[in-house]
Amino acid sequence: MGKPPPITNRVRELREEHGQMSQSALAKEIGVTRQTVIAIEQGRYSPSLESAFKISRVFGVGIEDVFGWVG
Amino acid sequence: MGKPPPITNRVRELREEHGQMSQSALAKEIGVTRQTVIAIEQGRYSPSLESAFKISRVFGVGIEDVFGWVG
DNA sequence: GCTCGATGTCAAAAATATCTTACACGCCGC
DNA sequence: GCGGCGTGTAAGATATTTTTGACATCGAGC
Repeated sequence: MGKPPPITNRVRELREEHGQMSQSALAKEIGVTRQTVIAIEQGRYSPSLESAFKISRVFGVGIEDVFGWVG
Repeated sequence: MGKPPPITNRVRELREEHGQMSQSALAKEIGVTRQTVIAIEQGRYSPSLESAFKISRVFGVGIEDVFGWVG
């Protein structure tokens, strides 16, 4: 599986700013697996638009406040 | 292929507002196939975060100005 | 020491997105 | 009529994301 996608994210920071929310807790809140959270945080792949929306909504910010585009 | 995802989009409107840009032209600009553009416009599936970024950048707007979340 | 929670790794399967190709239809200009 | 363009549909193949489950490590607390 190939290349790291040109997408940056601040999921980990936001998680910590949100009262030490754990990966498991975030995963449960957005309805995905802990594996998925780990992979996204590590930039192994970029999430679907749906997951991106859910994540940003959990933190109460916009998508572009969480994910960045290195184009 | 199951259910239509809870994601709305204004790709078609934006395309028309952008000087009658055709599906093919948009597809070429964002580096995907015309099929993909059609499927996204029809809401058959939600694009990847990467495609979403590319699309919104073509139109010079933010992701949330193109895609909406019906959560 | 032991257990627990949080994090990470690995690997395979399932689900979803994307590509390729081909065909069909309506509209417009020639 | 015919050709080109824009749009839509369909099927199969490939790629990517997501899930599942098992196991390893580290730090804190008992």
